[in-house]
Amino acid sequence: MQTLNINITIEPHFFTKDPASTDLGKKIVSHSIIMINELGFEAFTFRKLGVAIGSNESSIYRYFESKHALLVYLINWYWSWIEYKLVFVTTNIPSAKEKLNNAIVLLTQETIEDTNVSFINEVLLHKIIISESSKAYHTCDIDAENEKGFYKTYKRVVQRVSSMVLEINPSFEFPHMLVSTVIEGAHHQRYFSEHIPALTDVVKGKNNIVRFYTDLVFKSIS
Amino acid sequence: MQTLNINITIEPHFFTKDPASTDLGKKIVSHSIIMINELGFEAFTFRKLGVAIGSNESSIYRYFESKHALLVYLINWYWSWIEYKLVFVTTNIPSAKEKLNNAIVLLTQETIEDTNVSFINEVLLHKIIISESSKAYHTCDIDAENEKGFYKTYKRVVQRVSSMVLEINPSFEFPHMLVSTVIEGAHHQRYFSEHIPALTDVVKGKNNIVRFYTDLVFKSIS
DNA sequence: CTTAAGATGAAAGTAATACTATTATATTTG
DNA sequence: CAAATATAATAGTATTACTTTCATCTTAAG
Repeated sequence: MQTLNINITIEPHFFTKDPASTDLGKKIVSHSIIMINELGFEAFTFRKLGVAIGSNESSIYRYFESKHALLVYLINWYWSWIEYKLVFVTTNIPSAKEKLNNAIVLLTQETIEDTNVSFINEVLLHKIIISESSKAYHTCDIDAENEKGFYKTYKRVVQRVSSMVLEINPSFEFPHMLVSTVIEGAHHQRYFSEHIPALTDVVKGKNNIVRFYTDLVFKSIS
Repeated sequence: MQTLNINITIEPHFFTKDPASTDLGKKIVSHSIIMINELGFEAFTFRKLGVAIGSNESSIYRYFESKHALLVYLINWYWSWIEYKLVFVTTNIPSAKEKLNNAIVLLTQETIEDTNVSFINEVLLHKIIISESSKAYHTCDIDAENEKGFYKTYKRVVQRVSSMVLEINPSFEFPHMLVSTVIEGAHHQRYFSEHIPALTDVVKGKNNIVRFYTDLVFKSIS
């Protein structure tokens, strides 16, 4: 996907100090993405990150108050980026069905190309979303965090696509369930296909996940 | 559901010493379920569990080699129990559609009653599956654990229901994806309905999750 | 050019966690 | 009754997720 020279901006309550505003901040974010992919979120620590970028644990804490906060930041960056792409692939499309189709493809496809537009590697970030994002919201603090708007961006994406569903079938009862099932489902299937293939029907080379969810959506709402 | 006086047996590789074989073992399991629900898996520790049951941390380690191992045991117990119920609600049903329908209802409904048949509270266990089970398989050890058969019981349930799908439509391409999407999706929707309701269309009193997934399945495979 | 504010780094410290190891004491079984 | 086994008590280890303090380096304003 060709992109304009845009920036994803993240609201201030997702960080202590804006990582996009300094070199160190960008290094923290970009290297955290690499390291979380390598080690998994549990084994990833700010100390290790500090060593990797030649900086200090305490400096990292000036940008993010915790490991968890960094993960929430990454998730929000991801959903802001998806929202941008979602708007991009759905504006000026006159057919409601084509619009929804484009949206579902966007939400279920693999990310294969890093746009190089930002300090963030989108391919690796997508992998983190698949493997680690459930750890962000399966916390005992979920209710407080949801109140603070931690999952607003994700909710907005679901809302946008739900509206497209209702455009096609205004009497469909469960648009949000359908969309969140597709999003979470696609992530699960990608994870399973790599680690517990017996739970999927993924075949290398074929775009089965996209096909499966596209069919599922259009059959469900018809 | 009325149950016979059956026992769920768990294979030896899921524990160091069989908790079902002693009073202490049963106490460990039953109280761990209560405590994981109260505290969440992260804040739950063997030390706290020891205090709660008037026993000692080191004794608990003789039954389970780690917190993670205990969670895996609980997940397997859950899926063995579901498999038992699945066989129960699908045998001697001549209609393939009714059989699949019964299976989907079983997989997506709320657990409201503790059978008291075992030392395990199934209502609380179901809540743990919903909130914590993803933590068991989103680990860097997933591949090794999958090889050791840690997720066999879950896979067997998916396989059984997939076969029912194929009975109805033998040319359906994605039975495993469909079934695992439904199972994981229903768990997510229950979690979201309590914590991030904007991602769902759950209405109290109405059985929307069951209805949504039942419709989804039958429309997808038709 | 100087100085003060702010950003970063180095180092040490804390409380908790996930275990392990050792030894003592019950309890069961032969 | 003795031996084997299960459990308890205690202490210890390495690591983690942070916090605190203080030194240094950079920068931008006067």
